[in-house]
Amino acid sequence: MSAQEANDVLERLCNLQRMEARAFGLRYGLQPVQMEALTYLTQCNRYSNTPQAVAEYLGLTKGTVSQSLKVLEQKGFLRKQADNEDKRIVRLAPTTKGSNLIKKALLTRSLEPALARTDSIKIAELTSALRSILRGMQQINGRKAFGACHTCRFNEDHEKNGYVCGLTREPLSVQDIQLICREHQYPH
Amino acid sequence: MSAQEANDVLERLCNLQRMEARAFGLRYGLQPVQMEALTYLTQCNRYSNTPQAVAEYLGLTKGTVSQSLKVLEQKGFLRKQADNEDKRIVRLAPTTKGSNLIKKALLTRSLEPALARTDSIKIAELTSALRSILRGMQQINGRKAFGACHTCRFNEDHEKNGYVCGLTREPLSVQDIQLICREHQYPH
DNA sequence: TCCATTTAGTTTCGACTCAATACTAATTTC
DNA sequence: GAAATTAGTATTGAGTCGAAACTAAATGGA
Repeated sequence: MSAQEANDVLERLCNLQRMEARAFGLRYGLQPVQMEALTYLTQCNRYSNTPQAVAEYLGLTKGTVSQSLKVLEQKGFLRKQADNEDKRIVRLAPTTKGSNLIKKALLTRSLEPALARTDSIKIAELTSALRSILRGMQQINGRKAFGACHTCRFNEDHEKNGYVCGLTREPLSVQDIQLICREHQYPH
Repeated sequence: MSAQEANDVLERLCNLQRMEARAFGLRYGLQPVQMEALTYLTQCNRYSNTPQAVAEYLGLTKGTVSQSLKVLEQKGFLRKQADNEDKRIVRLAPTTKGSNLIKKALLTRSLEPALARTDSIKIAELTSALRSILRGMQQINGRKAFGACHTCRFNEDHEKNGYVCGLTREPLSVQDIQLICREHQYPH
């Protein structure tokens, strides 16, 4: 069992995912990149819902992303709102229409049901292996990991007092720590 | 450990892969889709090296793929050759320049080194979990898996007489069964 | 046998993505 | 308080993509 083998299967899985996402988006008049941006926005936390963060997550320039977001807004999938503290910053929030679309897309994709029929021990192994690979990739290429807070080295578990982000010192709820954060870093 | 969790990590990993592939390709004047096509062509077997197969693998229309292949040929990364038996069919073979580029790309990507530093037991678990998920996805969405012959239900192990493809009845070498085939189906 | 159908591939066209560049406006720095 | 930085937008040109129309070779009946 070689690394090449794992690489190939992973590659193929990614391709299938992309094909399905494309096909689904087309049915609703959305381009693949727009689906990806909207998916991200339904899963990211309140530090990470800006055009800049979307651009970093997708690995595209902010100019490019700006256009995709404009389309999503025009079609009623998300709302833009100026930040109260820093007026340069635009906050992006999916509308009900937008988040419903993504929910449906995730259910329609075959990855979800395929995972559902895999036993949970295997999924646990899989997730842990993938996470360690992701950590490795992050170290090697220096890019951000965009993980959820509960796997982040800055996240502090204050037991019955809840969670706190070590970067912003803000308290985080149980729901919060499941969301994707642009400041995410895996523990060393 | 939820399926959602595994889904997210997988999603992120795919995104990182794509970002790196894009960045690498750009340095050599190739578009992401061209890199993907060329990668496929260095890894597929002799039943699967046609424009149609590339289109199926990438989930694009043959017209679209035809253009990408034209560019790859013009830039000297692959050669086209008419099939001897069926003159409609075009056989695609990466040139030395082409396969060297892909070799370099795979090494440059961070997935490869990240896999290298993961212990082999974990990789074995990972591969087996991914494969079972892929099998599930294949059943659900009906798309082709494009796996390597040695994981295919048509592949027959004739022990010291080598391998035989149950579809074409052709003998296959040890190298052959590592390649990606468009007819691939996982065992039930 | 021969004509219709199917299959593999190409070409063309219009809608769209994307990076690069230049731009505005708000914030930070010193 | 001016210069530099940061967040975001607009424009442009190269390139992708799907749809549709096309060519050419193979297949399949009657």
